[in-house]
Amino acid sequence: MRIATWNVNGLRSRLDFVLHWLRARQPDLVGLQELKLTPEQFPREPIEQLGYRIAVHGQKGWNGVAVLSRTPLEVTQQGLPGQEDFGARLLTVSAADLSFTTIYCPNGKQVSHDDFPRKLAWLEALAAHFAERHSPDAPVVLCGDFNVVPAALDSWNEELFHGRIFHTDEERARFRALLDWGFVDLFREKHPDEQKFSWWDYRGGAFHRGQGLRIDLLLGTRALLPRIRSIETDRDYRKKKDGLTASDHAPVIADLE
DNA sequence: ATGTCGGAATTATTCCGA
Repeated sequence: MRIATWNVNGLRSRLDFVLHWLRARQPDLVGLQELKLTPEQFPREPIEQLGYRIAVHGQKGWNGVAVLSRTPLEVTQQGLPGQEDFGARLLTVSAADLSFTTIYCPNGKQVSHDDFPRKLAWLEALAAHFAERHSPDAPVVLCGDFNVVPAALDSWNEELFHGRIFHTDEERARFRALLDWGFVDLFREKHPDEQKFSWWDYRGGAFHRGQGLRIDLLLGTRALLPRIRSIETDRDYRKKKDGLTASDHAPVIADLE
């Protein structure tokens, strides 16, 4: 079973690129973020034609998350309780034998911006939600764009950015609370020392300069660990494909038994 | 170059968010 997460940066603009990737990689269960569309605007037909069921939590213009599944899925949560005024950013489904949640964590903009404490509160609400509604002993996946660099190794320039947005002790403490609850950062578990990024700024040739961050993550409960065969960043899909523009994020893919 | 994108608001240009 192949699961994946991907911030597509606008599904209407990215549709052909996403279809290209679905055909090439054949994932079974995918969390998508930053759709930038309403559920009514979701391009259901071309995705259903590839064999996917679709669950969407969207809004006009910004944010928005979806799950695509090759097996039947049931929506169990739409929106992070108490945090909906921050946008459509969380969707949970049951599919196969998993509870599968995808999130688009608020960016926070800058440490001095009002959005920063709101981002911390959002992450706290996320951990509280899992503590209340999920069990760390069950097979649970939490994936998406966390907008947090978990550790120094996950940034192209920790020295420069430490203490700045995505790189603060406050964000990392909230992220660690998810691990303390029972999630494992699956990529880091499998690759303890590898520096692999999932996001590169569109500006300044950041991708080709290797100036990226690892902020797109697949977390899983310990019950899933024995089933992880491999997990990789799909860096090839951060490049143009047949003249189509890529998202600024690469997909992250894991193969489970 | 604060360098690029996607989308909204408004009508091809400017803004906002990332």
